[in-house]
Formats: sequence, C-alpha cells, structure tokens
Amino acid sequence: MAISIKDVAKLSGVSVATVSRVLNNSDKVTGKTREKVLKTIENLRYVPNYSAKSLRTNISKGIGLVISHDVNYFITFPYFSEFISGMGQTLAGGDYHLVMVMSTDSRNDIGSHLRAFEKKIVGGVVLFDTMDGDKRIAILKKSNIPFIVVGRPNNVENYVYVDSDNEKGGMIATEHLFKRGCKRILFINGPKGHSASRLRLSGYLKAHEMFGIPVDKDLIVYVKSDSDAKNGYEVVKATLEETNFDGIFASGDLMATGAMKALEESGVRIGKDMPIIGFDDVPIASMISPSLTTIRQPIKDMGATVAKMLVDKMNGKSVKSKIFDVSLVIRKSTS
Amino acid sequence: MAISIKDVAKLSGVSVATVSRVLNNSDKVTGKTREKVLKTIENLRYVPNYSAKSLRTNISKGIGLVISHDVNYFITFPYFSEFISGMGQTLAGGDYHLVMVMSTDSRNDIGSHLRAFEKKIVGGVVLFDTMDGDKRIAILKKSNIPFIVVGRPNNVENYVYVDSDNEKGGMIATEHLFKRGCKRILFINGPKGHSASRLRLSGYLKAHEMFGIPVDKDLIVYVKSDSDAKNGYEVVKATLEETNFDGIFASGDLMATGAMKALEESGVRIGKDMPIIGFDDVPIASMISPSLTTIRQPIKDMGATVAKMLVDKMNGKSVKSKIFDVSLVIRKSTS
DNA sequence: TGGTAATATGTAATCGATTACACAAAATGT
DNA sequence: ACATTTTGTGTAATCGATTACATATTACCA
Repeated sequence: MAISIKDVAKLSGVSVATVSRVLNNSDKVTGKTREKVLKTIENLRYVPNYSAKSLRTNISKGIGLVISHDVNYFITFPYFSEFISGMGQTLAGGDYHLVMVMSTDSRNDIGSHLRAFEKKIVGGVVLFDTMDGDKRIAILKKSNIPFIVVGRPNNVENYVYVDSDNEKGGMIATEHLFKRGCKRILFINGPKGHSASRLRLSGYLKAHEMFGIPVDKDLIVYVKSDSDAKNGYEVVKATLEETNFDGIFASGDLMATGAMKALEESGVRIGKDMPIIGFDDVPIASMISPSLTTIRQPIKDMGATVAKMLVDKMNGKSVKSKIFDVSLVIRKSTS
Repeated sequence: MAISIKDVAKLSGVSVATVSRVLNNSDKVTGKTREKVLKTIENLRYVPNYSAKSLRTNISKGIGLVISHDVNYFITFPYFSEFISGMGQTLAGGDYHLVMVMSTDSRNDIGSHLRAFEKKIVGGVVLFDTMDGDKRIAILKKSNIPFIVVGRPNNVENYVYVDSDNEKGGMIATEHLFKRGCKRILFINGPKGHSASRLRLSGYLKAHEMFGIPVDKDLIVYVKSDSDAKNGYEVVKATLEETNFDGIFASGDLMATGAMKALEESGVRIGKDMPIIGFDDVPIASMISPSLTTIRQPIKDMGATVAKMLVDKMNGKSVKSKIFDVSLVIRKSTS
C-alpha cells in the first residue's frame, strides 16, 4: 500500500490534521512543525491521494474536453491541437489535468460528459465546435457544470465564450482580395450553422458593401460536413464549371489547400490568375507551395485563456467572455 | 449533495452492500432485489462516485499520455492526433478515460506522470515519442506503472511496445525510388536516436544492398529537432548546393512537404526530375500538389490496439508487443 | 504572577464506495 | 421433520484525505 498521511503523521510525531494543514499550506502551523512535516514528506516521498482528497472535498481538478460533433475529425484538426497545446501552457505545473472522455455516439453526445462530471472525473468542461442553437449549452447550464464555450453560437441563452474576431477576419480577407483586383470572390465557407461560418460570411458581406461590389449568392458555398481539404477540393471542382470567379476566400487553411489542388489540376495559376486566401494560419500554411496568405488567429493564446477562465470558474470566480484579434498574413498565394 | 449509494439503499429497502453488489453486477443477488435496486438507480439518476470507488479499490481508470519530448510540437503532430483518435475508438463507451498531464519541463519530464500515477489520477500510461536508450522506460518499470511504449527504442530493458514495420517501410520506399530510376536518394531522416529513424535507415540501407547500389553517407541527413515541414525545407535548401541527388525519401510527410517547397523554389520539377516519397500518409499527403507518394502506417489501428493492450495490462493480464504492417501508397510525386 | 486572549494541535466524524464476516433464509437430503 | 448445505443480505471496517470542534499551549497584559 502506498504511503498515506497517517504514515507522515506518525513519523513526524504530529496528527494527521496537522499534516493536512501543512499540505494545504493555509492554516497556522508553527514553523518548526511545518518543517518537520515537510521533511518527512520528502523523505517518504509522500504524494497525497487525489481520490481521497476529491472525495472529501467534492472537488475535481479534471478539465473535460467536449468534442461532440465528430471526435475523429475534430481531434485531427490542427486548430484543436494548437488549442490544447495552449491550454497546456496554462495548466502546466498546476493541479489540473485534461481529460478526454470518449463516447460511442460521435455526434452531439454530451451525456458521457455529464456522467463524467457527476462521477467527479471532471469538474468543468470546455465546449468545442459549437453550432448555432447548440442544445448542449442549455444542458450544461442546467447541470451546473462550470464550462467555457469556444466559438460564439447564436440562439442560445447566456454563456461565457472565447472566440476570435471572425467577422473582422472575414472582412479583411475579402478586402485583401478586392485590393488585389478581384471582383467575384468565391467564398468557401465552413459548415452552415457554425458560428465561425456565420461571422466570417458577415465580414465577407460587409467588405462587399464597403467596396460597393455586388454580392452574388452563387459565390457563397458551404461545405456539407467538415472544413477539410477534401471538401475544399470538391467545392472548387464543382464550382469551376458552373460559375466564374476571380479569387477564392476559403474559411480554413485546410480547405484552401484542397482548393489549390483543384485549381492546379485545372491549370489555373494560383496567385496571379487566381489569388486565394485561407483562415487560421495553421503550421503547414507557410509550407505549402505557393505559401498561403491567410488570417491568423492566436489559437494558442485562446487555449491558454480558456484554461485560465475555466479554472477561475471552477473556483467560483466570475469570468467574462473574450474576443481575440485576428490579422492578415500575406504570402505568395495572393501575389 | 449528490445522490449516493445510501440514498439508493434506503429507497430500495436494502443495504448499501446489496446496492454495491448490483452495481458491480458480479455477486449473486436475487432477480427481484436486483430489479428493485436498478429501478431506484434509474429513478434517482444515481451515478457512482468515481473518487470513492477509486479510493476504496485503489484502482484508477485514467490512461495517461506521456509526451515528454516536446509537448507543443508533438500534440500538433498529425500522427499523434490520429493515434489518439484510434485509442478513442477502443475506449468509447467504456469506463476508461484519457488524461493529459501537463508539465513545465517540456523535455523528458516523466516526474509529473509518476506523480499522477501515485496520486491515482492515472492507472497506466502510454509512452510516446521514445528515443534509443530512453531512461523513462526504466523509471516506469521501477514504479510498477502499467505502460505501453509506442515505438521500439534500443538499449533499454524489456518492455511491451506497438510499432509499425519501419524497416520494411524504409525498404519499400527506397526500392520504389530505385525502380523509378533513382541512383542517389537523399534520405531526410527524423531525429537521431529515434527508433523510427534507426529502423527506416536500416531499410534504406538494405534496399541499397539488394539493388547493388553503393551508399553515399552524404545523402543521409538527420533533422536536428522535429520531423516538421520547416526542417524538411531546410535540409533540402542546404543539400541542393552541396550534394547532387536524384530522388528524395523523407522520413515523414511533413518533412516531405517542406522538401517539396524547397525544390519548387529552386525550379526543380517534382516527380519527373525529382521523385519524392514521404512516410506516414497523413491526411494532407493526398491533398497537396503534386499529391505525395508515401508509406502508410495504420496509425488509427495502432492507437486502438495500444488502448486495448494497456487496459488489459491494467487488469493484470499479460500482453505481447505488436508490429503493424506498412504499405506503399503511390501518388503523383513519384511519377 | 495570575488570568485571559490568541494560537497551535489533536480527536473524531465525514465523504461514498467496497468487502470480509456474520447471520438469516431458503434449498437440499435423509 | 430435522439437520445440513447453499445462497442472499446486512453490519461494520476500511480506503486517505479534510475539518468542525475540543483541548492544550503559548503570548500578552495588568
């Protein structure tokens, strides 16, 4: 059996209560006693039992990641990885740990996360990949789970979120193409219902208004499922024949990659004949050829902030939503 | 306070022991009693407290992911995402959950995972990104943590691993280029000391032997740090001037992407003038242009298997190491 | 120095499960 | 019908922490 607080108490010649006080270095313990206890802890290599602590205090330091839409897809999405990496920066060295609960229903299963909360495996969750009218938010609220939403879905009651300024992103991306001389920009948007899709479209429209350029609805295409390369490829393949356009704004770098492939297969020269801009600035964006102009989101910062906010919330503090600025990164694909 | 086993017992008119027996549906409980208890559990929406159970049984169902080399890099590596996704397939619906412990030392910090094990936050770990002579394996063994190694490092005592047939992969990749007429293949290898690097090199050398083609040491280059696009790019940039070669084998698709970019910048035509092959078959491999010939590893299957093996190990069963087959995926970059 | 206030420490209950052991009830055999 | 085995439940201890309350110790002041 492992070393427990009792062993430490006995060897230090104090009671378990005192040891506990030293551990939670809050209460008033004499300097001498504290030192004595700390030395014993070190000698015995004592580590407090998380389960016991959690049981007694009714507190869990697990942070659940809710990826309900499609786990397989989302985990492999670079955005997610970067985000987690950012959360890690905040959580490193602290008491909290990330927990991924897997469920059999890949779509919209929040039940397994609720159970994880009730079981006390997690004490709070981060909700990814949210859609307008997302029912999961109401469920989380009703269950009193501390949670932070990534994204800014519509038609749901009040909630705390972190998001990037997707509308601005959509706007500066579109503007950038207008300045390059485009008049008819194909907008390959993410899935309908996604808050990012809605906001980026809004930016796209605003830019048209600002430049006095009419909007052609045929140029606005939503991918059916995921914002991946394959869908970007297929949208361009299909659209090339039906509609003419002179620039592409893809609402995601992966889709842009696929779009570029489709263009190349059709002999269209990217950049000169057909400028293309992505969104996200994932690592490969600068490494494909031609390198991809894109809108950078500070994904890592966002992850770090979400972690901080959630921990605060789990500790009963009140937290405010936050929107992160985005910026234009100009590369070869638009010159 | 949440509903506990006591509430269930009281409302069912039985003792807590009986409820516990029903929960762990092992013992002999009368059908009537069982039904009664199950109904109460359902009515009350009772969920067992994980901490209490874990404390009492001294068992943790957390599966730790040890990514010591460089968390930020590794998490964002497509291989890792796919792997986790595969583990998820096995774990979905079960009692186990994945845990990511973050540490401040990004390099070779196994301490935080040991502590997580001692705290009973995790009951076993998966060790990623292992190097030859990896000291972490000995530490894990000494601590009696159930663990599975991903990869096949040298110079460490006995351990259970899962790996793909990297040597075969290195061989068929090299053979493929020989058959395309290459005589001097630049091998952009992963970091030195990585088991995959060693085995792929071994395959590269074997293929030379089989084809009776002499090996030029200048053509074998290790990246300094990570197998990412940037390093692939830089290796080619540097080598193009110094050594002549007529084909590239990159030990990773990301590196291949970078290499392609460097070639394009120098006006070398990929495929015809310079065939290039990668390794891994990550999703973007088929989506870049030209699409990338590569060696496919069944990463998801490997993840699923590792999860299964580790769970078995955590349950005291003995498990055997496994090597997964690889296959050649021919695309445009070598034709 | 004696009395009181402030502080440090200990005792024991508690969190919610599991399980050894005891005991009661039912099943079996003669 | 009675003794014996088998089976189903209950009682209470236990896992390792925290913490309210009680008590011992020290500090302070007149």
